Amino acid sequence: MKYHHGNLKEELISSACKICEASGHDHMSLRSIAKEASVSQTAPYRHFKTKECLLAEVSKRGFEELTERLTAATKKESKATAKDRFLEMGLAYLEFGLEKRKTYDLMHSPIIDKVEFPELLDTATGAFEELVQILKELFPGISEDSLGKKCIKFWAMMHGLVGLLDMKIEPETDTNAGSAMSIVKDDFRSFLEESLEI
Amino acid sequence: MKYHHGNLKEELISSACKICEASGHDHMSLRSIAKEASVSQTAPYRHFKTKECLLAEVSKRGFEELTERLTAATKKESKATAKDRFLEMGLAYLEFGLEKRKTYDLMHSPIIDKVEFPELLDTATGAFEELVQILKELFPGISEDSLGKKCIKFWAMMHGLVGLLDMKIEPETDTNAGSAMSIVKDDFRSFLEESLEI
DNA sequence: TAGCAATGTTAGCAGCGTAAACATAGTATA
DNA sequence: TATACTATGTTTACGCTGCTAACATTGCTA
Repeated sequence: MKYHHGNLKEELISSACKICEASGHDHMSLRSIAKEASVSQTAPYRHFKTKECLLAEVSKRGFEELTERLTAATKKESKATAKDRFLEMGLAYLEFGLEKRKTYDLMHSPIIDKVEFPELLDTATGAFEELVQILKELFPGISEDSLGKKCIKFWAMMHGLVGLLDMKIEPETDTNAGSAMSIVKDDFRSFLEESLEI
Repeated sequence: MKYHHGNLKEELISSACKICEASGHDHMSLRSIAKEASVSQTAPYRHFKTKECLLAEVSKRGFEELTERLTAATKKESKATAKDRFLEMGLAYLEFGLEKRKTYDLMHSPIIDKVEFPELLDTATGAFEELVQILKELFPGISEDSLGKKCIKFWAMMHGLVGLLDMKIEPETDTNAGSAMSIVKDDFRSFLEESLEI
């Protein structure tokens, strides 16, 4: 066993990512992360000033994966129309949010103040570059104002949807029509398509 | 000083609500709540099985206030059109989310599993009855499926918007056009109005 | 009035984030 | 090559946390 680990910082981050997705960020202790990396409880302090700094790194990794997924989704078929790519992207966003739900929660948790972590803020913002580009294609000649608004509307809807889908709260319409949420889930593509009309 | 407090449960809840909105639910300890109510550290355990149960109660109060605000907003002018009431409601939702941001966070935090608190789930669901009614008026003869979808879209957008507005992340369009988010904030009414077209 | 259930307190556990002091390893300089 | 310095690890300890167990007081009810 070497005294100096060599790559502890990286290993702590990946341990943290693993524990986060397994147990959620509120069941995540520095000590358990250190243990997972087979290192003393206070060793992380040589690489992260506080626990929050480590969590910020985990969050950043999350936004990086999200970005990759969104980008990959729009590249599936090179000849696809802008609308197709828009739909694929929306689907990919939702999938990420539901698959990596606990990481997604950390990414949007108020316990990490993004203003204190500029790199994290950049990464988070960067995740939406592709969306901006696609919307530009979909609405040629659109003003910057309208573009920004459309982007926020779509983004907010997707973000809100991920939240609602897992929260188990949903509007109560006449019950015999089945759960409104399950309809959205089952027919997400058409849901998304309609949302383009916003 | 009486040994038996008489109304401790209620006082603990309101102390918890106060501390939650002041410091956020992650900076909220049972001990500090007990102290605020001038009672020993373990007294809360006579009224709440775990800390989570107390937090669930705080969350429920939040949904109750939200419901009141949404209802009040739609009753401002009795002769208002359904569209007016829709807009007022949207505005009220956003206002609540931003004014009581930390309580709003708790209400939507994954640390409280709503499935374990059926009353909370009911209260949360109930907050949207008014929205369902208004949408029915706005789209007479709409199918239950479409109604559910519209409701979720609008709700998700509002919920997502509250989240994004406070998260400081927003899409980057051409910078000289000003912040897209501030445009939405400044002109929320027209933003909402457009969203009706979904 | 005796007994019981409800509701309070005190003491104490293990786990947490973090700081301080110390130990060891690798690196730059004399 | 010897020496100092810096980086990176460990040990110990502090105060805070949620929670349990044991005990104290009160109010209700038979």
